Amino acid sequence: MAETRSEVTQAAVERASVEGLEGLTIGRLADEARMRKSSVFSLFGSKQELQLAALEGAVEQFTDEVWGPVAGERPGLPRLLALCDRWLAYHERGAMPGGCFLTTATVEYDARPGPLRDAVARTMQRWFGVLEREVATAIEAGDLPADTNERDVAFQLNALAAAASYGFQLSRDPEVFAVARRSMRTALAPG
Amino acid sequence: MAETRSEVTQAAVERASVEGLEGLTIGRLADEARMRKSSVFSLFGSKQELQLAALEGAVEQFTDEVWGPVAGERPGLPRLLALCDRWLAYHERGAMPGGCFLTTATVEYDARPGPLRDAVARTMQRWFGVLEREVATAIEAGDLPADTNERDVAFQLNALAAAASYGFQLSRDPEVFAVARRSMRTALAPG
DNA sequence: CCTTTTATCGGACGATCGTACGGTATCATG
DNA sequence: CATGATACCGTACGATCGTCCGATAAAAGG
Repeated sequence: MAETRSEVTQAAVERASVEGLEGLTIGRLADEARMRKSSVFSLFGSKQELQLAALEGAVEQFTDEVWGPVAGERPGLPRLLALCDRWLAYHERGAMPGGCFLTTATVEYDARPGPLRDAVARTMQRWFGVLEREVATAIEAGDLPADTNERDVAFQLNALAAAASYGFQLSRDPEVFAVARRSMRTALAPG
Repeated sequence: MAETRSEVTQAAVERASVEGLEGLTIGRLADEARMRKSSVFSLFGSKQELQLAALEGAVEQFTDEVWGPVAGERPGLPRLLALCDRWLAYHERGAMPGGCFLTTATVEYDARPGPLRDAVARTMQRWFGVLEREVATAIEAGDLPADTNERDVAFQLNALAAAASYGFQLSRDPEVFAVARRSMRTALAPG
């Protein structure tokens, strides 16, 4: 069951990146997995649990594919730049068929109270924490000016990556990633 | 009928900013307008027409409240800065209960083919055109360096405004607007 | 070999959705 | 006053949704 559940969860992640977590339906997910609606339902107990599992799965995948490969870089600006590149490449190669999962979930639930919104908010806050710490490390390493505002830079990087994702999804113009990459470099320009 | 239709459309705009255009339902909209489902339906003919009307209404409102008041400013950086301020203020004062309508619609339909996606893409493209022209005007006025990339700057401004909107919706921390405003100033820093 | 557990299935439920269509009340016009 | 248009209502339809529950078959454990 654990295996089946994680397979269905993975399918849910991909679908949700396209149609949103609210757009998920247990029936269509069951069709895709060649199972019955009642079987998929019993794997999660409720639609909300399925949505939460999808969110968790998406974060796990993102962490593995973006953070994992750059963790070995030299702490400071090199690691931060590698992270940004990996981040954009993740979206550029279409790892998520509908674009950035977390952005989709954020925009979907930012004004809708409930467990989903809370989970998304916690995830987002954690991610901003990672970015800010990464910027702080670059400052300590002397790679960025001492008066760099960590929060501002983290906000900018996240805004640019998200915009690259939905901008590409909408226009299908790969050039937006070049625009985003240049913009990130500018935001991280020392001086 | 035209009056009734525009009232319902306005209500649809606000609801859609919270629950998305796909989350709109004719029945709940009818309750809100103290009408019957069939009446609201007959005003639009289909749900899709309702969604398209909501998109059009949102754009109209945004144009009136953001672009209108700054059109009189001196063309160049002053007008562009005024536009950015008005833009952020629009979201900061909660003109849209669920945050930026166009961002919500973009993220919702960017990976879903159909008339809605096409309409959103056209709207977004038009908006980017406005921003790029505005940047170009500032360059011509000598307010920005001649080698400024209009597309990059327009992309950055839009990314920052959108991120400010959903960041605020999610965290309810007004500070994000200050962060966004500083970030916009940085993106427009001459030199 | 029998029993218990476990995963999946089949079918049903009430609710809500978009859509359709004929009826009704209001009101301007001749 | 009669007539026609107009705006809204009442009701119904088929589809799909999340959820629940009992059956079933396979696997596991004694």
